[in-house]
Amino acid sequence: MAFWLFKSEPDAWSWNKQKEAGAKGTEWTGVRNYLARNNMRAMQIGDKGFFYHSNEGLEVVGIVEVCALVHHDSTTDDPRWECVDIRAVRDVPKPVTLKDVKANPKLEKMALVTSMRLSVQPVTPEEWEEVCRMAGLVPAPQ
DNA sequence: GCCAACGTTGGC
DNA sequence: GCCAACGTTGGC
Repeated sequence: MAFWLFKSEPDAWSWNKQKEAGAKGTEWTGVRNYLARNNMRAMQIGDKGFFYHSNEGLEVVGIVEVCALVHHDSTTDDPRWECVDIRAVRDVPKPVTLKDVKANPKLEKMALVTSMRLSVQPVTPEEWEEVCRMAGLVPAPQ
């Protein structure tokens, strides 16, 4: 079981839309970055992730779960690009802002801080615990 | 809207 | 294979 963080601009694809997609989930399309794609290749069914709003909000707003292994991204003909499917699991009681993350010394190595532009990021179990705690989710979903 | 960071492209 | 130019991302 591994943990991840998925970034989305709410204008393009918001947490509300993700929730409306329901238990079936949706393809996480549009990733055109090798590192982000490789992260998706490493995902297993049931892996959990944070859903993060970039540009507007700048906060972790929900918990998602990987519900389909990596497959070709249907929004492009380019065979290099792949995606997983994710589904919304739940809202977080208290969104965790980028500011909160940056202010927490335990999270100074988090990819959200160190690899600002990476849209699909790995999250360590320690970071997962800490962000869940800050979000009012205790115990952290596994 | 600006601009820094950084990933990608393409000429050599 | 290097590296400059360019485009995109995303915080502010």
